[in-house]
Amino acid sequence: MCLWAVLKFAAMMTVLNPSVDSPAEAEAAALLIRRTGARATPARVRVLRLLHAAPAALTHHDIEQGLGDLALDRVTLYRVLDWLVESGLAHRNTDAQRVFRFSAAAIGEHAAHTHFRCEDCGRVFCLEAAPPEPPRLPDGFSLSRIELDLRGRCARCTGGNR
Amino acid sequence: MCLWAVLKFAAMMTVLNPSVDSPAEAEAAALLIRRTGARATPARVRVLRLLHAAPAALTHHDIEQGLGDLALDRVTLYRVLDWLVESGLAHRNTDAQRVFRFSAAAIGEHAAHTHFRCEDCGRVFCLEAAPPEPPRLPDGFSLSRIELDLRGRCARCTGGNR
DNA sequence: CGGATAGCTGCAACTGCGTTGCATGTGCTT
DNA sequence: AAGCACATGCAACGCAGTTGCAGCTATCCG
Ligand SMILES: [Mn+2]
Ligand SMILES: [Mn+2]
Ligand SMILES: [Zn+2]
Ligand SMILES: [Zn+2]
Repeated sequence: MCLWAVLKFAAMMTVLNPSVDSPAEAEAAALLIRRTGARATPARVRVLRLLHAAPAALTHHDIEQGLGDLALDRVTLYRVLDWLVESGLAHRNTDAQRVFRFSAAAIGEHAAHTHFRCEDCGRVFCLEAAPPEPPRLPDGFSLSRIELDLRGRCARCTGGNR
Repeated sequence: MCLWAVLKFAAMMTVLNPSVDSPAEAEAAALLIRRTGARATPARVRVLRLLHAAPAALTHHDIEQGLGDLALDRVTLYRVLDWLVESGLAHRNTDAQRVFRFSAAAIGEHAAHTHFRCEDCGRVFCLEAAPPEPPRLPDGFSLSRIELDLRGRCARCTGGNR
């Protein structure tokens, strides 16, 4: 377990630790879920809260670790994540090691987006940056989303700081 | 095998068909390979030529089909592709179905790039479009490549044409 | 409230893409 | 032509993600 994983794990446990837990946030997540017409099950609430608290896109494995004692069945977690993506509450993308990474959708969702993708650890960061101009497409192509994808090494992987 | 696969397959077979084959192109590919200091084996030459001829990024499976009679061992093809990527002659990216897709590197390689990614079939198309402005990054992040990533449906998947 | 039910969850088996280990073959140098 | 490092083929494996099905439960209704 690398340093980053330890820190991330600690952060997640803080989020889900009952002694630090805020029922208000849990209820907010439950509301977002019920608004879609589906059941607000503990599994969905926990995972959605974890995604909201995460500083970067997480893998299935990350989330499994982060849930700790509140662990779900492996397949259930996959299905919860699938449902979150289908319902628009989360995004899924694939990292360089061909593993899915999940992140909470912003509340006022945007069609254009800027991400930084670390070529070393594979993490994805959402950046607040102006969406670029949509260019002209070949005939027959329809555009649904425009994304500026920056690649390089993240702060932790550069090793320069902490 | 969908319509697109049939057409692509036909295109590839044309490229590799001895009766239409140009030895000059084969020798050019061999030169590119030898220039890296490695051996110009038939496997590498064939695969590199196929990638050069392809209109979009191909999967391992696509290439296996495209090679037809000149088929390689499954693992050998993976290793050839790995080598092409390491040596800078090809690029690898991962599609939405978490499958690797390979494309030949442009001769005068570029740091900024624009791709269109079909959310239906997962194919990737290289577009000639102006690179966007590099935005400001958080502290400690180093940028190695900037990529404008357009998503939607390709012409064939829209079904509108042909 | 308590019971019924559609919809979740858990478990086990499975798939497909990619990897590793090792024996055999071959492009390139001399 | 010979030798060797490098490349290939084959078999077994690993891991992320999927599917089928039986049992559980959040929500709806009376
Ligand atoms: Mn984002
Ligand atoms: Mn490209
Ligand atoms: Zn990193
Ligand atoms: Zn398509």
